[in-house]
Amino acid sequence: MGIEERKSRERVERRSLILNKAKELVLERGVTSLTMQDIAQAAELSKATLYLYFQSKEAILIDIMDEAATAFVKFAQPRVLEATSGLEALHTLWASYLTLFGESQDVIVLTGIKNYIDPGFPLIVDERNSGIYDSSMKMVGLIADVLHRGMADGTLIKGLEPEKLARTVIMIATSIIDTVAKVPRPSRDASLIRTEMCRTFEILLRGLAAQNSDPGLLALSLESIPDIRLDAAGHRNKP
Amino acid sequence: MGIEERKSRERVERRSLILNKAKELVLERGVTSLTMQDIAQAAELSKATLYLYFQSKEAILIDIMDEAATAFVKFAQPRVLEATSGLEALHTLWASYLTLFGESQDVIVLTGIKNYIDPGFPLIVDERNSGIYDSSMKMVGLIADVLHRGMADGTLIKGLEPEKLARTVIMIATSIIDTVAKVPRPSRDASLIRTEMCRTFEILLRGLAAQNSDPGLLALSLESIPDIRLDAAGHRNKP
Amino acid sequence: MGIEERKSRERVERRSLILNKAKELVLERGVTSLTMQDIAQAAELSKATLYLYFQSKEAILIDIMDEAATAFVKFAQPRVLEATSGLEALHTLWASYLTLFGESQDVIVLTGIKNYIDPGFPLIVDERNSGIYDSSMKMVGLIADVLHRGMADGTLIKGLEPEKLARTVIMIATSIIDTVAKVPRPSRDASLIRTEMCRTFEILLRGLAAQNSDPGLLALSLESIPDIRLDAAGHRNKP
Amino acid sequence: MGIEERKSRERVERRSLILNKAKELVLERGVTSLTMQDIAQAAELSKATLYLYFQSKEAILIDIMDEAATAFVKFAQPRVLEATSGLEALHTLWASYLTLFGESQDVIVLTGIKNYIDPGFPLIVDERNSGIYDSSMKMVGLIADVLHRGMADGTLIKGLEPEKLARTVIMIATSIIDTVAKVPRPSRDASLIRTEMCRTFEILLRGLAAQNSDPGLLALSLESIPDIRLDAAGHRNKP
DNA sequence: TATGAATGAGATTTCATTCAT
DNA sequence: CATGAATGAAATCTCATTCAT
Repeated sequence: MGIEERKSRERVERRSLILNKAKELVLERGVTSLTMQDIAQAAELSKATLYLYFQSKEAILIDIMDEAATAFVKFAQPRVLEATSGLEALHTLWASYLTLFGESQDVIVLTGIKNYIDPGFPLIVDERNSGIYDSSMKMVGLIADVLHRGMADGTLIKGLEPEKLARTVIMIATSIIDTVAKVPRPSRDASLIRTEMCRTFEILLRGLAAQNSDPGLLALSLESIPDIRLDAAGHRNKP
Repeated sequence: MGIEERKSRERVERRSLILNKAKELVLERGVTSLTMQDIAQAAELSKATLYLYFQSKEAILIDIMDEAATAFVKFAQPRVLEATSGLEALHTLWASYLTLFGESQDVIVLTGIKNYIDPGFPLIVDERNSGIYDSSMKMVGLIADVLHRGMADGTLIKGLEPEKLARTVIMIATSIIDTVAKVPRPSRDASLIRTEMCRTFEILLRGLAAQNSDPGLLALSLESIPDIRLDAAGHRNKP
Repeated sequence: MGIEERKSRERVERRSLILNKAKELVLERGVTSLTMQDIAQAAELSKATLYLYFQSKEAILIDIMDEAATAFVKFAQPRVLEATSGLEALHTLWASYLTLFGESQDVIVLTGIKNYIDPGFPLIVDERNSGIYDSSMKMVGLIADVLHRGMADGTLIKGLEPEKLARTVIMIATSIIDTVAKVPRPSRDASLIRTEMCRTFEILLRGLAAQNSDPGLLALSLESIPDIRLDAAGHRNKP
Repeated sequence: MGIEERKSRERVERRSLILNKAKELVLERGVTSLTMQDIAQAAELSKATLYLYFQSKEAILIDIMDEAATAFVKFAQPRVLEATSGLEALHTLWASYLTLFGESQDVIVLTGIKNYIDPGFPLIVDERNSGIYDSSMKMVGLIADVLHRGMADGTLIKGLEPEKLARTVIMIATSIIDTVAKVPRPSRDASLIRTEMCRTFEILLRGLAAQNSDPGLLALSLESIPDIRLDAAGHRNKP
């Protein structure tokens, strides 16, 4: 029993190791230049071993994406639920995004990979990939809920279908990430990205808020995001 | 006499043929899966012939991009200048985009290729690629002008640097295109895309407009765009 | 235990196999017409496999060259040191060359490839290739030493800089090899080449010897070289 | 009549033009990087036109070689005949070579191309190329004559077959040229080459001269070679 | 005669994936 | 379970040569 348990635990750890190393590589050098060779090297495993844990390169990417999406939903959902209005919920959502980005940059991976694997998402869903979207769809749901709530309580604009609008919003929100994720890390500037995210999210807030909303809810303060330096692996280095 | 003229014309036509076939392929299957082999096959030429007309694959892509960007600026600029306010100018800009998309879908290619060639643009500019941006930068300028004007006449929000905001706006605007351009699917649903564009552009308009703006300028009517079906090649098929 | 040893040995053997097949091909058909395709075919491997063992085609060539040069120096150096005069040392040097050629023909490859990789050597050294010359420079040094010694003990002509003269001598000596190495002919006539080498080396000996030298040291006897027939691969076939 | 004459003259001129431009290119960038494209461009003709005047690229190279060889023989033969001994004749031969090199560098082309076209010459004659050697063989003959004469009058070493030795001598003499011809001109240094030629030819003289020869005939003075600067085309620029 | 245009054949290199041990 | 080794398929680009006009 104990033996099997250990084996199973080791198996999970290996999987994690591979996933993490792959994630680091994506962050460092971009999705397009990720190779199985690189992942194997980083994980100090052989290429063949990767195939014991994942069916294909794509499977690895999907898993990374899934993990990041799940983490985001887990992080944002409770915070969003505490909000007292739809607009505030949306505000909280973006703030969560920014916080999470400040902590791990995983959200970059999230979008970058998504666009690599199924570029049409969230607009068009490639049916061959159905089943992939478990976690991504949770994000769509999360945002759709927020929009629905705001439309109901009058803090967000009305007249649009929440589900579809949510997809649009995700697309816009991720556009910056997408742009950034494709650039290898050396050229990236974390503070530039944060500033850009704020700009984008504020446009979204204003674009979705009802007339005469509380101006405080239309702005995102950069201070809410920890000003950390990240090492090559995306791990945070306390100053 | 006429003979040289004909030859020159044929040469231009062949160039065009290649460019168009390549464009079709990008629209059909996405930029990343575009190969010289495919282009050659589509144009019914040999691979070697392609190199008679273009120095490299990248040169083909840049040419397509350049052509599309130039066409857009040429189309939009005069319309934008006729607008009586910054907000109206912005409205006109998006309407132009939608109209042009309805006609040729070239704007899709525009963005898709840009992201392939220099993924960080417009946020981060890779200096090695300077000279590629002639036409792209004209777009940035066009939008920056519009924003500047709106900030001056009070129809758009103030307090942001027009040039930087312009880049953000382009990024957002192109994200949807990009999302679509990378879909390797023979028959894209043009009307879906148009609807999506409207949604996105309206969020942008509201997000950038000053308080209490004319609601008519915050909406984009789909009717202004010809409801055509496009075949795989992006050619319009009258119903 | 023994298993890793075997694997490591097999790896070395494969490397050797590739190197040898490549060498055979150079001998058979000349350097310029050597392709990775050919090497792969000859070694009964796929092209991709070659890249597991060598970084590039050039790397293969350099390795062959290096091996041959090292082997020559290792073979000739102790013999040359035993000589009792500079002239005798030079005589011994050429005799070594002829003996080694009789055994493996590797010296042919040596020169042919060198000329392919850095054609100006030894007269002009392309600085971009520094690091390639480790072994080649050892040959220059070996000959320069011999010349220096002969000038000192009065058995060779004086008044020339040993280092420069050594380069000239190498150039001349290798010209014959080079001439032969580039012949794409399955069955070269080994005895023709040996005769030619003798002729050339004797001219060199006389051209460099001081007046009134021992005539015995000015002639190279062909008998010192085993009269073997070589098959296409340069392997010796005892008659 | 006059018309046909003109046409024939023009044809000859075109041929010359092509040959000269090709020669310039070989001198500038080396034999191996010579392409039909380049020749056509330099001659301001189309590639197809080249094929009206020459059957193949090889034919062009052979013609260049032939021209250079013929010029050399024409230049050297009368001078050599004036010599009063075999050794003096050999001395004159090398002096002629150096002079001609000083004037046109054509001799570089001569050897460089030869090695490209039939690398085995003069040692081994590829029978498929028979008929190519008209002029090259004249060179062999010229040198064989000189050697024969020197053996007869006792000024050169005896006991070797003049014809075979002539081939060896040509090979040695051209070795430097060969080495140099493969390096693109920018890296070439004319004075370096001249010095190197002198060194090589003096070794040859000493190597072939009989014992106790006139020391004056064993040295070549550099001063006999005009110290000219050559432009890219190899034409001489009087200082 | 001259040529613009076209091309077949081939070269090097990369990478996800499989298989024998 | 782990892996070293192998590979097929593909991608970009080059060049001597031919052909229709």
